[in-house]
Amino acid sequence: MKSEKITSPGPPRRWYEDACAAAHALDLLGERWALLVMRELIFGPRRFSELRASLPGISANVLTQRLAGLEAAGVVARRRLPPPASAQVYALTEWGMESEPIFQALGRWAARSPLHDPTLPFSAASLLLSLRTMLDAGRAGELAARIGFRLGEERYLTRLEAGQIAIAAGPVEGADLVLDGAPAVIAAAIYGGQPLEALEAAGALRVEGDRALAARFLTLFPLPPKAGLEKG
Amino acid sequence: MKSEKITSPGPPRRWYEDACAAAHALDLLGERWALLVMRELIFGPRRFSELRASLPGISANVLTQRLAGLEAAGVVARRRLPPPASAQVYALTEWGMESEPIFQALGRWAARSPLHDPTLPFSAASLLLSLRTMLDAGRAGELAARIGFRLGEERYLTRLEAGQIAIAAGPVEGADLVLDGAPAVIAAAIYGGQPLEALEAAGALRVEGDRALAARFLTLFPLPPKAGLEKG
DNA sequence: CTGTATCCGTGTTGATACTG
DNA sequence: CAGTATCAACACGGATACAG
Repeated sequence: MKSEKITSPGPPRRWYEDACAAAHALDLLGERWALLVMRELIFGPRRFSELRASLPGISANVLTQRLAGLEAAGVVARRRLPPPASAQVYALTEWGMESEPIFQALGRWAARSPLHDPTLPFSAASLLLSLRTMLDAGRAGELAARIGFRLGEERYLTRLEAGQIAIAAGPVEGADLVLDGAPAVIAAAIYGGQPLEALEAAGALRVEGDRALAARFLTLFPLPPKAGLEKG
Repeated sequence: MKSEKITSPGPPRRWYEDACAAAHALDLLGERWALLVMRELIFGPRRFSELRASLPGISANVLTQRLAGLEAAGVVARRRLPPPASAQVYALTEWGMESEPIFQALGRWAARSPLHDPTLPFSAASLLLSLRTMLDAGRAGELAARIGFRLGEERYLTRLEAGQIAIAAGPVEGADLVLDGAPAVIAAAIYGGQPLEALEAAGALRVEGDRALAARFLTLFPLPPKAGLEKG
């Protein structure tokens, strides 16, 4: 008789057979799109369609698979919203939230890449995450401020204090400064050296509140030098 | 006529169309095996066959592809050894070396995984990397020591000082303490709480030099608590 | 011996269309 | 809106054959 094809009882997915914890992290999060899905969840729960919209190029079935995989890994939890809105949302678990240093390490490293193209689409979560990643605590010094962001439909209130940035989704009321524009535009001001005035004149950005604070804020996020190519 | 299949002039690989630096890092390093190849190079150049041996499961053609991709990304450089040994080695570039925080973030995060299996094969690089990742600077205090490792054929001399560990491949002469055994055995002592005496009695480990230092050293690498499962 | 190229079976990914 | 079904293209991993 022919030998039956055994759907191996162990790992249905492909695992690295490696005790290294970093390799295990890649077992859990290393599939294509998985980390980007997590990135979009890091400032709060999101609906399926919101995730799809902020991840240009992901297809519905892959997003379904990734969410299921991340849920099985204990990284994402599915929540049903209270009765009024009967929609479902996906949220990071507490442990999932602790993945933020992974994004910071990846982002800090890739900021030196000669191939990095900052003109591609830029999600709100990416921008906020990049602020926390690239903030130069030395330059921030003792500066303390509440800075709000209006990014499309999304609202975030950030608190800069003691060289750190706390970020919360929600209304920007009471902020000392509010920046209103597409994530890519705000990134152009912070990382691309585009003058605020030019962006405002072009109608791409609105600055409300303390303009001196805005000018100072933009200087707090220096980029590292690009890596040079090395001879073989 | 039929439309020709265009092998796109740019990168034939799949990119995330995303300006986020972390996403770009995944463009460069996110393919299967890529980060594990880099991990094996982080303490020094390696030959093709050495890489293959320390990466159980990788196939020759995939390793070739990854090395080529990492070279194109500017992360790995190919070097030809001086005449006597006419072999080729692969080494991380300076920028490639700066990826270590990525491994630390991944490893620190995955150490909390309930699914992590520490009994799988464990490479020398993984062990050394884990020491730098998990060292508790507070517990190390002002302890300073030179600790050598004999891991199969490989030799490493580490210097513990000021709550940090420097690691260099090379002879262990002059170390205050030398641990000689398979990486998995040393990991069992450090992370698994296996008593040194038992491992020595079993012939799996040799301890040379300052035994009191050995006992103290083993306590410097506490593991975080496992993440609990969260209700949906 | 070291490293690369090619073929092939299989599983994963991604685009479109479709259903509850 | 939230996914599932289907299918084509590609990536992975194993074997083998080839080049220096």
